[in-house]
Amino acid sequence: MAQRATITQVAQRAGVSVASASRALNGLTSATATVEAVRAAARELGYIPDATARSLKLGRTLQLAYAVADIGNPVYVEMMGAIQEVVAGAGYRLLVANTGDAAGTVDLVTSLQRGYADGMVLSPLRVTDELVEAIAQSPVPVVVLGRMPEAAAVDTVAPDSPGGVALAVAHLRERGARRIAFVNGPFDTTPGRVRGTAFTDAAGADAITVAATDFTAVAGEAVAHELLSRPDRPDAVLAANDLLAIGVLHAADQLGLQTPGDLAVVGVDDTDLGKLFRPSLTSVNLGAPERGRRAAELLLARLQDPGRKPQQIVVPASLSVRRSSDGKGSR
Amino acid sequence: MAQRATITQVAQRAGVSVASASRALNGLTSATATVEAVRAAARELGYIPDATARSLKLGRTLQLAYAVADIGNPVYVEMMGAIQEVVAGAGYRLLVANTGDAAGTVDLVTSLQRGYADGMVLSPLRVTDELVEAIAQSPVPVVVLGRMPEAAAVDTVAPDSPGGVALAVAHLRERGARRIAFVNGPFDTTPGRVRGTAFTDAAGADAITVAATDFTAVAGEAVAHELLSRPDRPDAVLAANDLLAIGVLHAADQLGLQTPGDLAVVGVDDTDLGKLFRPSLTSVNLGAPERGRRAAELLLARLQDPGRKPQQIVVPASLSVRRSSDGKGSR
DNA sequence: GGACAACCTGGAAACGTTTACGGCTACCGT
DNA sequence: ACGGTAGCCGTAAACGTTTCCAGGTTGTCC
Repeated sequence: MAQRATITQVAQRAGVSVASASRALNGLTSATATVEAVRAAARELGYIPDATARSLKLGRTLQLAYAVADIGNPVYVEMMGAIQEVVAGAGYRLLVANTGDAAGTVDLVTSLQRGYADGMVLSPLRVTDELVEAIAQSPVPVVVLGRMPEAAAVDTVAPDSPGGVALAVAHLRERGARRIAFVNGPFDTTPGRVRGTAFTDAAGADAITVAATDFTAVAGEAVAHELLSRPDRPDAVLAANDLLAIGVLHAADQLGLQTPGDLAVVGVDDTDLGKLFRPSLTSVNLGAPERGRRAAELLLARLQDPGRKPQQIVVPASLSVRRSSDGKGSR
Repeated sequence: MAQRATITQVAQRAGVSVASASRALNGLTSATATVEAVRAAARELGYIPDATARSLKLGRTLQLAYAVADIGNPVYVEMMGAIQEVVAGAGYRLLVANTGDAAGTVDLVTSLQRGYADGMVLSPLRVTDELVEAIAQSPVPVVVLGRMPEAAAVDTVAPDSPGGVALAVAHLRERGARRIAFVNGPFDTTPGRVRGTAFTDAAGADAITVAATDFTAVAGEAVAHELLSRPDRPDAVLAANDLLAIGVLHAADQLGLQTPGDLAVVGVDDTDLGKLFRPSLTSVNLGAPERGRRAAELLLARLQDPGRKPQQIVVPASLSVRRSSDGKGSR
């Protein structure tokens, strides 16, 4: 473990003042002779400027934070990859934080006041009044992945869940589905609420909706088992995410139903899991990487111009048609 | 966006010096009256100490870095979750870095000299001499996830890949397999090399090994297609990871082979993907979360006692038996 | 040759925090 | 009453860097 050299040592070795050394290293106006001397000294000593001291002086940390309720959810990871890329390209480091529940999210946002990051991309599971307030009070810009109340003047990037759900319903209808059911996750989460109402809007108020206890395959299988055993069994199911859809496929398989013959299934999120599953899963693509990318870009833009008007971006949805809903779809 | 209060303002408002304010806030010896006054002033102003200034003074950032070649690989994400948990529990923030190729990894380790983190957990794809040297020169401790040359005195946490591979081979033999083949990833990666030799050791030098171009399902399917069309077709396949194994299952399905009847398949990593796939995938569990946890703990231990002897931890492997290799296994 | 500009340099302050040091007060024991 | 001591407190230095400011040198143009 090598000992670190400071700019003072570099200046001493080059025979100049620290001020000149700093200028020379940062490309400010200085004589070519001193630039060379300082460069040489820095190279010999293996000098690398200290990030902390620089941060203190400049008032910026060159760090951005990405806060997410549940790391481990593949969708968030996809976003993280995109964010990391954009952020690193702009010379920032990325801090990852796990917020856990709602209270944790608020704590995390207020802790931004410690000044360890220049901004944050936040993906909250639930939007509470406290959270809106905390974001408004934040000393650094926050970009929210998801929807926020109109009144909160904050940059947001949201998926077009209603549009995506409508696409899925239209697709299923076109394939001849008569009775489409919706397998939702918990209704008290933002995605659960938004996708649930979007489905009712698209499929009509009389369409069946059931809610699983959470967004997992096991929960989806349990609720689908019941759903598919009804006398008025649906001939198509839209699930609120891919994991739930896989659960539905499992249940259908156990009940001896053919997919897509007896039951067409569509998921949401278009994950690798769905692509690799057999039958491959038709899924609504909500553009997770693009959402991450846009959020990061929004954050960078605001850092450059803090006065700019808050922007609400909606990333368009598309439908990836595969076997689970269409016999002719790609495997 | 609120303006941040400094300790100077707090001291002023409380009518004491900054020194006293600092002492009062940090619980050092001071009169109860001043403690109360300072606490009150801090509360009123909403004072939160500045992380950067504190870092500069204390010489520690309270940040740890996790560097990984390819975020997006689920195994690394699993580790990240565990690391994040341990690290946050000890009051550290977690920085995530994407290293990309080998050169990027070395750059990243040397950039630790900027002092933006107090330590690093590194998961390198390839171990080069430059990397070993860079780690030795690092001003802060580095814990490596994976194997390192004996000579490099560095803390490591490695999976017991040989043990796991042996478990899988024994399991397949026990189930009656006569001709076991190995579908490897690229041999010039550390996992590829280790698992490849482990397989040869366990299954005998005459056992067939083929290498896919990378660790993906598509690559696995391509190479398996060829492998399973041979006249001396194997009756069991061990794949170097779950994605490759899924590729093998796809190929088998296309060729009309029954699993596990005609072909038993075993993967490595025991991912959710494998659990959810049908037939569910038997897989070698290399304990990714535990490896992450142990690595983080090792890093924390070294931060507490920099003089301690470098430790090489090997996390034991186990086998999760499922349908793809055993008709009676859990679905 | 002198005035002035252009260029470069070093001293010093500043960012916000912690902490070593010395001085003050008050109290205790003799 | 007085020396000693314990407990608090404020001053100032320090962490490593950037940057303002003033001073000095050199060169140029009239």
